[in-house]
Amino acid sequence: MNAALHPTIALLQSSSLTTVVQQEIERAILVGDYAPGSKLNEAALAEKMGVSRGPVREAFRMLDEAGLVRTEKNRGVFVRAIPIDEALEIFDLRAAMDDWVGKRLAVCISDEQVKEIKAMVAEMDKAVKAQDARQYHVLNLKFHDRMVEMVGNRKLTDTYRRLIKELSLFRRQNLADVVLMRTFLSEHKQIVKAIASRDAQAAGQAMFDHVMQSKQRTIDNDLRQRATATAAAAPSSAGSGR
Amino acid sequence: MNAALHPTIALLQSSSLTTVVQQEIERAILVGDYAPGSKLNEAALAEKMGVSRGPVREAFRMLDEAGLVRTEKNRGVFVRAIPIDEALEIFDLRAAMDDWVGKRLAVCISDEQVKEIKAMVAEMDKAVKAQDARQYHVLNLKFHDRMVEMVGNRKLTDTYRRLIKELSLFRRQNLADVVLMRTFLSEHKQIVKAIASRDAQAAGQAMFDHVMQSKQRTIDNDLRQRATATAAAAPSSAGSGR
DNA sequence: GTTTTGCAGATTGTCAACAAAAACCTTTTG
DNA sequence: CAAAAGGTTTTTGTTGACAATCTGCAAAAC
Repeated sequence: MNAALHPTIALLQSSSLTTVVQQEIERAILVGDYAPGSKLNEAALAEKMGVSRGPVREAFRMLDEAGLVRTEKNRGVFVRAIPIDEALEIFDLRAAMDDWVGKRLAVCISDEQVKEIKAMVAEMDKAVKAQDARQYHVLNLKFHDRMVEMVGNRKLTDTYRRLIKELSLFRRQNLADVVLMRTFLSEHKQIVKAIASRDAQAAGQAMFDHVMQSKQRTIDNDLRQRATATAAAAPSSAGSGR
Repeated sequence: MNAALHPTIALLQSSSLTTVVQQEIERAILVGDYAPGSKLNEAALAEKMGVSRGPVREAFRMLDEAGLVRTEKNRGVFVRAIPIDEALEIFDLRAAMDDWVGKRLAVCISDEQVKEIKAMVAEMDKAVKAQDARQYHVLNLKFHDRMVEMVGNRKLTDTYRRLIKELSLFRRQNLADVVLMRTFLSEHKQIVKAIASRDAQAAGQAMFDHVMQSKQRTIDNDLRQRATATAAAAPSSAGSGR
């Protein structure tokens, strides 16, 4: 019946104004066009996208349920700002999930797929050597996402991605310095090695530790930023008192 | 500023028509008033609840994102029917999460809380002895939910509950017979024992195994039902051929 | 000078009406 | 009798309008 339907047709059938508005706003949020905490104006967005307020409101409800915005009655919707403690919770949960991912992959990954993730690590290696932090970051996200995907559990993949999206709303990524990138890269290699050698216990442990390491870095970074912030707010001595 | 605000005011401030409608429909779905696969009519629901279609549509978008309904463009929204393979995926993911829950609880649970879950197991014991499957089922859900809650990770709790809700849309609960209830009860006792003795490894394993056991029961049950269904559809011999 | 009060503008919550698509029923045709 | 064609009805998608609420500012009161 629906044999090889034209891509545009498939698109038209699935997408309503609401869904395209939802996707567009989500993209804009994730890419940082709307900063966490900022307010989203219904009428303005509607006009900008050339639709009425109805679809925009429906999109808001979806984004709210997805955890990307928060709605205050009679006040509007705001891009969610993930507080540090919630971010840390996400790291813990992610660690537990990745532990399982490692164990599963060690058992069920194909040789082909091992090659694939090895190639990804090699690419990250290149990025580190080129000191291209942005590129490294993209590859890193892809690396973890792909491994989760390889487990072949859609619910896991959905849940994982939901968490990653929320985490991206946490204070803009502490762009790793070269030393840290090197550390993580070696951890990645260890993960792949454990998986390739079919050692479930080691693979789970390696992935768990890796996430916990990221969590720790986030904590350190937050403390540092918090310190400089308070220092700027209340210069103790000989400060550059504006 | 917001000192001891009147409960009615707090209610009015938080709940819009949309949220009320959303909660009501969700409740009705989870309680089984709307069977999986059945269609939800916008206008009918709106009239039934005394609101216009707008809030109902917004509620639909939320429920869609939550995975409780599915929307087909220009055709309407339907209560989601979880297929067996998706249910099994949820079991696997839940097992991985509960593994972590066990490990965490073994480390951080308070003596008070140990008492609490022991009391819950005792209640389930009573329900089994009274052969009250319905009551057992409710207590069982509460038992697991409470343990997840005790970990103190809101993201974990949210994610867990989301999965449980979806799972409840899977073919109506194979109400356990007494033999199975006994089996599960003893597993519950083992879980509590492992947690109380602060053995993280054992607690995680016990919870993991317990969920996997549930998964296996679901598989068995499905095979059985599927067999009787095909037998009814195509009576092999001396069937009550209408 | 500070606080309170009242008003104007902007924004959200809700609704009812219109347009488009799908479902249904009747009739016709092979 | 089955299947197709056509028109009618129902249902969804979208819009614009109205009411309720909030926000900010200016004038008045203390």
